[in-house]
Amino acid sequence: MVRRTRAEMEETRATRLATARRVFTGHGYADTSMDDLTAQANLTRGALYYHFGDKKGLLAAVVEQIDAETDQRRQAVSDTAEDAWEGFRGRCRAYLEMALEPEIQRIVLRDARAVLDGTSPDSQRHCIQSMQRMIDNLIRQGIVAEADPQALASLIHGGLAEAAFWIADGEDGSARLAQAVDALELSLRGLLVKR
Amino acid sequence: MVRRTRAEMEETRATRLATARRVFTGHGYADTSMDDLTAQANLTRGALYYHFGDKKGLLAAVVEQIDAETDQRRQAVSDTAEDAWEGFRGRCRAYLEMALEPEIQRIVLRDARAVLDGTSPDSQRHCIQSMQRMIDNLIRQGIVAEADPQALASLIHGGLAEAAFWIADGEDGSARLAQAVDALELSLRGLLVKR
DNA sequence: CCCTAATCATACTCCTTGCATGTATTTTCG
DNA sequence: CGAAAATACATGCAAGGAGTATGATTAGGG
Repeated sequence: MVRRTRAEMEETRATRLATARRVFTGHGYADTSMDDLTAQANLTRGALYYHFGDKKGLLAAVVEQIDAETDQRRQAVSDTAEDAWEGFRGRCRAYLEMALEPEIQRIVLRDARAVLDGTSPDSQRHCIQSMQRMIDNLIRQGIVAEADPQALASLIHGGLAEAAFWIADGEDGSARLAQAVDALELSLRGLLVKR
Repeated sequence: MVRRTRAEMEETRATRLATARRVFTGHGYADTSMDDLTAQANLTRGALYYHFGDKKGLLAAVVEQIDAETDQRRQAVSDTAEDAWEGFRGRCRAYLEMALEPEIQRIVLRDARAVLDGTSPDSQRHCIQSMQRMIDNLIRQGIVAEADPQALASLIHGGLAEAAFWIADGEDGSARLAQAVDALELSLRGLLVKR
């Protein structure tokens, strides 16, 4: 195998991450061996263990990348909203739609949850924290009723994730998506302060 | 090793299930080898594969047993309620409290979700169905607003599971449990028809 | 009393992970 | 600029785990 130049070396980690993302998404974490990954790319296990430590480290790196991307996309959604409450609702809907992507379902919501118990500092904690901050603001503005922001964020985040699985499990995805959004609206309206 | 009598043979499967439950709860599915299980009980891998087919089959059997038990316990809770809505709320709270048990968190909510993708017919689908039936009744009685019962059940079930993880993650469990129940009440009241 | 099927034990095979070691390239520095 | 150190891989090896094949033992029926 030919040696790589310096520029290629720096690309190696990114390339490998992308490959792992693709293969993990297709085959799942458990059914993907390190040799499978080396076959898909053209590097060997040595590079893998050098860059990521172990198999879990590789998964953690993939999850972190996905998490950063999706959080950025969600941020863009809530930034364009009229007011804070609409931004929050939009963000919830955006999360629901993103959670339909196989990459997120399989890697983040299924495999990472089982493999990266408490080892990952953020995993999906990062996106729960974003949601928690939004809720905290809404409460301080008197829009949402008094409650613990973390508890609310966990509750909502978990609901959205499970709903996404339900949507993906059916044949008619768009119909289920609409139904899930309706259900979401119902439970969200309970958060508002009574007037 | 001494041969077992007929009566003991019939107990073998149940005994083995209980052992697997204990070891899976303590070490997790992935970190438990078949040899670990044979060491804990006093049967060998031959018996294991004879009764359960493979490792996933063993997990599926454990999950099914836990699921049946917990669903029965939840049924008892909602049966003693005054009206349908209180029964539903009580059942949600009961689920939240049960989801705190390590057995359920580790085996049902974490490992089974990753390992038994769509292979298990029920897994936690069974308890979502129970919840879905309750919601369906509440909607027909005009107590809960019109929505797809499955979507609502998925949303709520997922939220409760995630909230349980959040509670278990903290030190002061009872405080977090109270906060989670408050958050739950908020989102549940949104389901009621406006008067 | 023998025969068959059920129930378990044991001995393998194959695969995977992680590590240890080797090698080439790059960087650092006197 | 040249050597030493660090970096970025490649490769071979050992330990362990899953699943299977096959053998042994017993229950139960005819």
